[in-house]
Amino acid sequence: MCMNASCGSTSTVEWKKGWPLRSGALADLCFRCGSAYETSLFCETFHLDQSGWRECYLCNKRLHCGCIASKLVVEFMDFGGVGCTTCTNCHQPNLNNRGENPGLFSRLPMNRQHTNGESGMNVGKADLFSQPLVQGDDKREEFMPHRGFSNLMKPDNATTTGYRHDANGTHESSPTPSQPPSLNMPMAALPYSLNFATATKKLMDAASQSHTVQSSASGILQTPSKSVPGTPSGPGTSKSAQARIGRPPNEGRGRSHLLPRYWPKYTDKELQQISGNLNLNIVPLFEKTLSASDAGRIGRLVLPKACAEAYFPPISQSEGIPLKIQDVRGKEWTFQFRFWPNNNSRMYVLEGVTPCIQSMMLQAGDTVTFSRVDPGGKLIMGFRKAAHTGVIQGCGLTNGTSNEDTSSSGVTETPTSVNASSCPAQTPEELKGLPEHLNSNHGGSSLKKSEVNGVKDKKRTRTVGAKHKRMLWRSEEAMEVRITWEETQELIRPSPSEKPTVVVIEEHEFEEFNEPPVFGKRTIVTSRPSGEQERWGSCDDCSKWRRLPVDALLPAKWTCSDNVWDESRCSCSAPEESLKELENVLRMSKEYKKRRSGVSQTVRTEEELTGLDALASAAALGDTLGEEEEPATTTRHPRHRVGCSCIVCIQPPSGKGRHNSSCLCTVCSTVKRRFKTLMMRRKKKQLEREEIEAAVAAAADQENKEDGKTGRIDLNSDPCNRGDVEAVGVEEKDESEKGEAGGCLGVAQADDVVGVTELEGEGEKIGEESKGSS
DNA sequence: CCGGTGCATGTTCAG
DNA sequence: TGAACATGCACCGGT
Repeated sequence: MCMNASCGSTSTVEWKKGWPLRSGALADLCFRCGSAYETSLFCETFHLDQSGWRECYLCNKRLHCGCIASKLVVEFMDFGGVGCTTCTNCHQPNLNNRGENPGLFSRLPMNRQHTNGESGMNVGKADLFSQPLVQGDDKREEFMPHRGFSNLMKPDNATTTGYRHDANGTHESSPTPSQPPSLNMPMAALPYSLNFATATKKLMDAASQSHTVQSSASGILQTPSKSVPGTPSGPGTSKSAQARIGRPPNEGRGRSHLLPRYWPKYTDKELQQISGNLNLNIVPLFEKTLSASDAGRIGRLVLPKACAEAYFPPISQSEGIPLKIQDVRGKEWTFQFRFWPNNNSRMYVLEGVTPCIQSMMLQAGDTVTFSRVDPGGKLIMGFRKAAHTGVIQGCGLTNGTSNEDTSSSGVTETPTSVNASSCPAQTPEELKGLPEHLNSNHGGSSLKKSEVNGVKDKKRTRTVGAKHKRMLWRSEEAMEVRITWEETQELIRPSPSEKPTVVVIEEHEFEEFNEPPVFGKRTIVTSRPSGEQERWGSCDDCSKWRRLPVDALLPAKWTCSDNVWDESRCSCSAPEESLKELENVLRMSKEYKKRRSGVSQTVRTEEELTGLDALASAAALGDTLGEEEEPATTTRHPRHRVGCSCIVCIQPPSGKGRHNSSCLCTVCSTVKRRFKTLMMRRKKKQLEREEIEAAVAAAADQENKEDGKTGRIDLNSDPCNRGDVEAVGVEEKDESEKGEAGGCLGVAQADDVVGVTELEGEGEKIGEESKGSS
């Protein structure tokens, strides 16, 4: 009997042997419906050899099968699974080599389920049962493992398998091809889907009949974590609920042949939610980390060949077919699924993915996941941001029918979190992670970095270094941006009209805002000779600088009238305080900007140190603020006076005599201790700022007016300058975090205008201490 | 001139 | 070593 239920032919006359296999054998082909049945269809990848050997077309290993006696599909269907074993080479199921009485054995699907101890591994192959061979222009086409789609690629194809599902999820075969099965509805949108669904149902049916291993076919599909207990420890295998586990997909020809990097990865917790919350069965298929090309404007997503052939409809023409895929928000996208000839092979791509990628706010390094909904076979495209926090992005469930995500879906996540990049309620940790995904490191995954990124570090360095068109960044660049982001958090304020909604996720409170954040006002931190720190802010109206508490956070719009800390200067009419120290800092920032322009990345740090020296000299000599004046070279700290003998200023020029990283002298010990204290203090201040933010949010609705009214050096108006200064601060910070590194002394030389001057203050204080101690 | 398309090429990695 | 894949780039058509 032709296993194509739409055909149902039982006549052997209608079976022809004529489909040439690579091995030279011929496949059985139904004359009526064109469905072909070859041994490989039931033994996954093993082709019938005339001598009784089967050749795995994946690994070309030849294994003898004792079940080849029958030339009729039905016999393979019923008995072909005799003691299926697994190919020791490629782990594809194989028939054993004993000619045992086939009647004693259960049906194929169940046997296949235990072929390698992974029940899930062997489910869902029934789509193979109704496969008219598609003779494409590509010789490889005859071995295309997914050709079973072909009859379903044509909605009006008479060979469309008709299976009807009742409310219980059971099915019955449609006796005639003319009887349109109900599942043709989804097929109209996804012509190929029925094949999956049908295949699945067939397997389910087979499984239920065999009443063995699997008690529930739905369980096979629904809960990979449960149905795949024996999943080999692929990358990231862990019992931890937080571990992102790569599991070989349950279905698809050659799916276990897929590289682990394409295995859908999800945590046990996600799986639990998937299985527990969804009514539909989600079958994770595969995932792919987006490359720069994938995420680029060109709009072409390169699909892993094996995945494309295993899970997507077969295509014989290069132009391919339109493929409808629903995203996790329920929106359906139509991509062109096609391929290009490539080195006697094919390169599969999804074209037109740019809008989808953009809507998901994905970038290179993020991961897109492909899943399938059963029944129905609808393809679902999800994604996972590459944030180091491992947060699954885009799992927002949008409607009742599509609240399925891909491998990573089902995880409860509020929609706002999708817009992490613009959500002010994000914790600093989350926000830190955002830029890091540019660095493409999946947190929570134990995958090796190269697998996670899809790009080797070595390659990344090379490509980015040599060709700046690549979007992948070197780690140092990413680090720079990451820290800049951290510092940026100090400027972010909630929208003044916004009141946060506090949600608790895993015992952590998160504030959610509907409105995007606004940027707060920049301030600078200075230190008095006594070591006391103070913050300065500029009035938006009169541009006068006002002394503020060191932990003050100003809204974007801030005027003297908002100066609640100093009643004597809460009006623009109040005189300005001394700016002598402040000017030094500002001047230093300007010098940095000048020096950094045009400086190559590789020598940047060194040159900046030189710049610091020059600035220090200028400051020490008490020269003017003339911009074009070239200061003399010294290592003295710019804000220190002539004759200052602090730890910074006593350093000899050009780094000579600088303490090394292992130095344990009193000065260095003090610096180290101070630095630790500083870090703790900054964390504390961060918390305090958040509180203050709420207090000042109401006043932050006005735009931050550009400074410069008075011609004074502007800290707020030039983002480029700001970036420069920030970058300097980053590097300085990085330098200091390297330890003790090199510098325990260098940390005090420069700082960001936003808060990093604390380090500078530290340097001063330390210097004073050292002075005192010496 | 610009953007899209199709293919070529270089690199990486698994077998 | 060959397959897979990331991306460059030449070509072509539209504006």
